[in-house]
Amino acid sequence: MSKSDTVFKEAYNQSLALLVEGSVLPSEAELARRLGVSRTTVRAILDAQVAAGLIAWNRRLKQVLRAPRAEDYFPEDQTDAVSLRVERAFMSRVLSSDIRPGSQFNESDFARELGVSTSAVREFMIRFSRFGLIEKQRNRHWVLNGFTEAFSLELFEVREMFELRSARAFVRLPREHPAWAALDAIEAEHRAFLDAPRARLGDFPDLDDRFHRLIHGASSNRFIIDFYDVISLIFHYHYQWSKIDEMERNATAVREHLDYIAGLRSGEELDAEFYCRKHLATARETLLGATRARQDARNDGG
Amino acid sequence: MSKSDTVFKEAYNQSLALLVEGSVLPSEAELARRLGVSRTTVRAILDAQVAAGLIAWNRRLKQVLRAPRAEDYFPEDQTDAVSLRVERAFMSRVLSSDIRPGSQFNESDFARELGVSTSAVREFMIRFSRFGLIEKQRNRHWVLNGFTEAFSLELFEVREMFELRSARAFVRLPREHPAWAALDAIEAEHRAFLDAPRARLGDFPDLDDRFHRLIHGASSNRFIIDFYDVISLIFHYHYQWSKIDEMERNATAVREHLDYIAGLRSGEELDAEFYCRKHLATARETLLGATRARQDARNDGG
DNA sequence: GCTACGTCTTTTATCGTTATAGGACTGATG
DNA sequence: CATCAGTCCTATAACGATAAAAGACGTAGC
Repeated sequence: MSKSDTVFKEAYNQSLALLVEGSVLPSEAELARRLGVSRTTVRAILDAQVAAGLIAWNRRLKQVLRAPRAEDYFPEDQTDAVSLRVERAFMSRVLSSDIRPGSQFNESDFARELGVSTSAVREFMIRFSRFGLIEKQRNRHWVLNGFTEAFSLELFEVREMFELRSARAFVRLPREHPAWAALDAIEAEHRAFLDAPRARLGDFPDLDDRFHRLIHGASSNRFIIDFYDVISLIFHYHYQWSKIDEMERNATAVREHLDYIAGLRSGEELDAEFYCRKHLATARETLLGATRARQDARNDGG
Repeated sequence: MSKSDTVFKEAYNQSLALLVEGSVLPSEAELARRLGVSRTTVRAILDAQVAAGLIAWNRRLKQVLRAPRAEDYFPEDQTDAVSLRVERAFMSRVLSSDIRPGSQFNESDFARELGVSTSAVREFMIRFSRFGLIEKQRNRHWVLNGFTEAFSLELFEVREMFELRSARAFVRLPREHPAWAALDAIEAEHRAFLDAPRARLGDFPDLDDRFHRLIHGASSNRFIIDFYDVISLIFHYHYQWSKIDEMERNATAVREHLDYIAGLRSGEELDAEFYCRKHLATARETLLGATRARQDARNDGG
């Protein structure tokens, strides 16, 4: 095979939402803009929709014939890029309990298991190596360092340095800076969580991510901002597989964020710093607790 | 082509130094250890040396027949891995004056120019993206951010944070920690530079690199240590192409390092911090000066 | 005359293949 | 009997090929 058509499939699924029976579709360029793909891909989608009997397409006129049904959608697992599949599989392996630090990793086995090419795995490994969980020995294999307690501590050491500096920079931003408006919006979203039913708290990680990214953005430093990608990825996968106390954890975070936001608003760097530290300390303890639990499970199991 | 035999060629050249006429060579395993390659590669080298009439090889006996001549060596440019060639070419392009921030970069053109495959370029770009000089837009091209003043400032902001923390950690290391002995050795090397002829100062960058790596090591934080790779690479190429005032710059650095080392030795974190800051400030000004000079050159030229 | 479409070219993502390097096992030999 | 070499297998580095997606350009239609 060659390049996968996941962009096409993903955009196709998205485009189905636009099909209201009896209406007509906008221009190709407009569709391209809305779907975030090129005109070439839009044309491929339109062709496919014609073939599926969803629309009639004659030059400028794109007439919707019928509303899409469930079977018109491509299955979700076909809409993910190969790189994303590799990432998921790799993370689930690294963060699962059955990996010992220092164990070596075989590119071609992994590729075969996943049904992707060695290059796909290889490129992922290169990209991923900056996350500090794997290391390469030249002309030898990759070594998995393990998602250990040491890793979490090192990660948080840098995170704290970066986020404190960003928080201080945030406080100093002029009031007319758009970040303040963004903070207002994010605060409102937090307040909505306060009264929301517990189940909705499951959506919190996304907000959490946006909140911390907003703060890191104030540093105006690409290295600081990029580093948040590492944290974000680790947390994303980590919490996906460790759901214990998820709701309490999120509820606590909402409250801590609100204090943190108040600190930023106060205009006092020390206040912001205080609540920032407090929140990060909680986050670190949570991660460490989970790391230890996983380690114990491994020691018991092995 | 497939995998390049640069490891073989490099090790072959190195192995020629072991050929003293009339002597016999050690075992394959021993040679492998000394050359830092596998036994397979050693055997390939021995085969080649037999073919070149350099040695006679019969089972355990490897008799040296003649001393190697200049033409027995592989040309140096053939001993570099493809990845290294890509790196060099790319850096010389990015750090040269004719690149404007925001300009886009074409993988296949570059590959063709260099005579390497697109994958080689691609993998380099992925690896290099963490350095903050390039960015990828999914399914689109790479964008060169340019080695601008902003880049230098952001780099130094993080460098200062990391190195100050490492220096403080260094001061707190117990006296029996091997890092102190390493510091002694490095200090001695610095003192040797003090009285050395100016020409020898050209060798200073290597010592500089080892000195700062030693300090960063005290942080015991993989993210801090890894970040020094970014700095190291940038400086390596930057100073390779900007030789203005090189000797003064190095002489100043030697003196600042000696103060810095004294600060670390004093046991006072504040002293270490003071001289660390001072040295980093000088380094930043030097880099910024060069960045501005390059920018001016571009503005005049364009 | 501006916008939208038809067509073509360029570029990227991904694949499968191959030569080189690493490494394990085992019998030979001093 | 420990070390060394013969043999073979595996893994990685690098390549070239190919289909998907992006993008450029000219022309047709409102």
